[in-house]
Amino acid sequence: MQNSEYNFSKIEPKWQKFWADNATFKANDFDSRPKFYILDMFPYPSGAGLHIGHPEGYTASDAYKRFKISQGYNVLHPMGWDAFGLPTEQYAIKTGKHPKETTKTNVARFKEQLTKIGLNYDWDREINTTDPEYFKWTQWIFIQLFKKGLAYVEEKPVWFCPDLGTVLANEEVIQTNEGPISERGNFSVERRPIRQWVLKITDFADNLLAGLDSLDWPDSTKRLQTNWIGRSEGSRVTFAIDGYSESIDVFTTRPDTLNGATYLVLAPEHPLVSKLQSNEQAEIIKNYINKAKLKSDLERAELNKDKSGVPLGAFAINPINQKRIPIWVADYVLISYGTGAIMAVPAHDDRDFDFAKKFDIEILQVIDDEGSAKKNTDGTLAEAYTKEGPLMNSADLNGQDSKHAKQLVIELLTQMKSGKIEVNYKLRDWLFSRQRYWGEPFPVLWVTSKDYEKINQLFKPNGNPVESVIDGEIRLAVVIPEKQLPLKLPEIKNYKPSPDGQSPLSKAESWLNVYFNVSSGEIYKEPKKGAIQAKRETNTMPQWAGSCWYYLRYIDPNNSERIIDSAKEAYWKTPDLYIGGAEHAVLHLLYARFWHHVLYEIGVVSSPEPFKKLFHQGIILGEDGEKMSKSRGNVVNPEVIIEAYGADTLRLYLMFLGPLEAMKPWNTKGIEGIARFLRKLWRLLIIDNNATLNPKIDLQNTSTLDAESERLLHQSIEKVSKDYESLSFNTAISQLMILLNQMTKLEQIPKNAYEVLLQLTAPLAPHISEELWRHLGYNSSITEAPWPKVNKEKLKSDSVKIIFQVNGKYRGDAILPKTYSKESTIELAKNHPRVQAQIIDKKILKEIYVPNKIVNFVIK
RNA sequence: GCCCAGAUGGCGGAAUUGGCAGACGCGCCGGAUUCAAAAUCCGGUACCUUCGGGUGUGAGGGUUCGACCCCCUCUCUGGGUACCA
Repeated sequence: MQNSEYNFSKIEPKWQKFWADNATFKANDFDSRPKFYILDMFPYPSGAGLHIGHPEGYTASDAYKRFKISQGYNVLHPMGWDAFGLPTEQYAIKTGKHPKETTKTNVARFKEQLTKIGLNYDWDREINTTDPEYFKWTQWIFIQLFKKGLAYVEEKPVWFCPDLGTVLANEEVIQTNEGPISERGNFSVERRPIRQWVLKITDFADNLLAGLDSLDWPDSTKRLQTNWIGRSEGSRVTFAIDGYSESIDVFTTRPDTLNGATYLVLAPEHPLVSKLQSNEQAEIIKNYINKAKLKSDLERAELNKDKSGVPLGAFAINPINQKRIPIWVADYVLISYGTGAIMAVPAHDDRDFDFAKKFDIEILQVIDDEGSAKKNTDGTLAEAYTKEGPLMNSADLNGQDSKHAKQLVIELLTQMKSGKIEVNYKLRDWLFSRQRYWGEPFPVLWVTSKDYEKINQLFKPNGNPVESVIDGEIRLAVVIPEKQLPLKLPEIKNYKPSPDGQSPLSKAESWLNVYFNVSSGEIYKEPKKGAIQAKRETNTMPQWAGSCWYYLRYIDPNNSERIIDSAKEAYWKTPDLYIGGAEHAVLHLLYARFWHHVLYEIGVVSSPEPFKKLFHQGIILGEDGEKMSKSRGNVVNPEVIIEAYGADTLRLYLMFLGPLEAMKPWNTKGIEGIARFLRKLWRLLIIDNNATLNPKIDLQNTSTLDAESERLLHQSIEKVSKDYESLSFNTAISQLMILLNQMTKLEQIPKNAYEVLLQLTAPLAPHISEELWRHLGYNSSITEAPWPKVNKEKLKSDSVKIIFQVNGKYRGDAILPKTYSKESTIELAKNHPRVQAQIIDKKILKEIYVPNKIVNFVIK
């Protein structure tokens, strides 16, 4: 080894141990300093270990944490494990190894890797979603949702593969020309209705929409959630059916076009389809519906852009003009949105237009396009005119504008009791169960309707009972007493789902069948007096469940009595900054907000929104500019980088690659620049391997910096602080480089100045900074030293650079006193040789003068 | 199709109330040090040029004394979403 070598492999483990031993980053409940809660999206501890994407966001939050601590905040920055999930379960199916064991191994490895990067957390607050002491409270929240009537059960079609004997997620199914097949094994798969738990997130649609306004989130993410919730205002219109007592309700956002409705469409699943079909059509309709059944909503959209449908042979009566119009069944109408039926106005809706063209149905224009629509040579519409405008062909309403006509039509319909104003949402209720082993069991028992009546109201929902068919008979759901939580997973031998698509838990007979005391809720293995026979729910919760509320548990991780202590909740509140990938922009962030709104309503938390400020870190691509993946062979392993360059270099370089929020390619070559920066920082203080301090560093602080260096120092404090605050680490680092380069040129550096440089560098490169700080004679962590302050006086300058332009082009400049007059400045500009060369023999049309900035001559 | 984000040297990127385009770093070129290498240090590096200057921030137009920045149209790239009535 050479002289004065910066030996990161020796330094880094030493300081990692120091931080752990001294609990440097412990968050103190009720501390008098202002609190700051920084949250990272916690990882799924996969068997593959960390990839380079993890340290990116985590380094940013770690640096921000150290910065905030130095600024005097009591910082909470915890970490945990989102450890339920499919890969672990599949590993168990393959190897027979219990998911619990796999999780333990993986967590240990992740923890070790994080530590090596210098990511230090308050591990006393570590949580793990698979820990019964944690999921006890996930189950507790479910019980509250159940009791509030926000949970229900429904048969929902999901992908099922008979050959594999398992339910498949959407992404495990591949669409081919021959139909859908399984990703594993290429077996054919089918849609099969399976009993599912569903949460009524739609009850909170308006709250979730309104809550967005108050959040400091990226606009694009807010917009994504807004679109996902998809609120649309319109009206419900009731059509009578000619010759039947039933009627058909439709939802429309364009009641102004009601006179242009020339047919009605029912979704294939609509209950009236079977009643309304005429005999001669029955066979055709049956075939059509069967075909539609095999497709998911998604597929219908993708594979069936070409419209299809069958007329039912029945007719509806338009309430506004008594016109008799045909009723069709077509799969471009979805049962899951609105009423599952629409009024078709082909002149003013693209889909209806396509359909009407194909089946030669009347197209009646009722909105005047005023010459702006595309027309055929015969004057008919060549495509639907979907804009608003004055009405035509609409009797009394002719000439009214769409906006006003909408109101008039709704009023009219309301009077006639044939419709009303209505709001619809794209948002669907949340499918909240999986037929898997490795998830939270539902704290639910199924009982017969006869026994249900005897059961204490405590275990039942407010409102309607939850009902389902279990093993061929109707059963009702009750929850188990909170005292019995956590309800743990039973030990089983085979983690495979049963052949009928039920969860593996359905095979755990002794766990499954129990006796339930109707008043106390106690559960027995054997029949007892006062106890009825009951069957446990065999579904488990989805991975979202545990991640929906984990940020709350960090505040009070070991509380066995309550989900969270109110006083602690009042102190820490919700995260002040949440950093995580944009891939969770909708689902995770919406589900968590939903639960938080519910917890707010029942008084568990003191504010309705969980994440005030949100930041998405970007993705790091491989060196080839493609997404990192094993199959591409472009994966960068952080451990390899740490071995070669050290953790500080990795951290700095990750932040230096580009803006935190951007998607950016990794480039191993570029890391040299950062490595040089750190070596230079080291050598400026330590000149040999005996740790001799550089005599240029004035330890007595008797010297002063020259004015220019002094200004740069304070500019750097200002710039770096501002950049850290906004997580613009890339530009902060470039400023640190400029400052270090300047200091390197000096003959004498006051110790104070070097210390400022170290402190500014410390959040991003903590190990080397701590080590050098120690060499300067300090015994405590550098994060405990107060953050450097800007001296605004030092930033001031009496003179300023004025730019000289001719016709907006730079021709020269001059450093002038700020007090220099307009006239003198212009005079000086005119005399500048390069300016003069331009303006000589030319006429100056205009002289632009912006004080302290520019002079611009406009010439011809 | 719709919604969103983006396009700047060989590369990553910087520059915002509209005022020097290319900070900082990589790479490359030249030099110093060295027996040699590593490491280190110094200088150069958008393009063209007749060395006066000219041209340049995806393309075209516009507003302005002045546009990477604001407006319109288009191309391409990435992400999200998908018959939502």
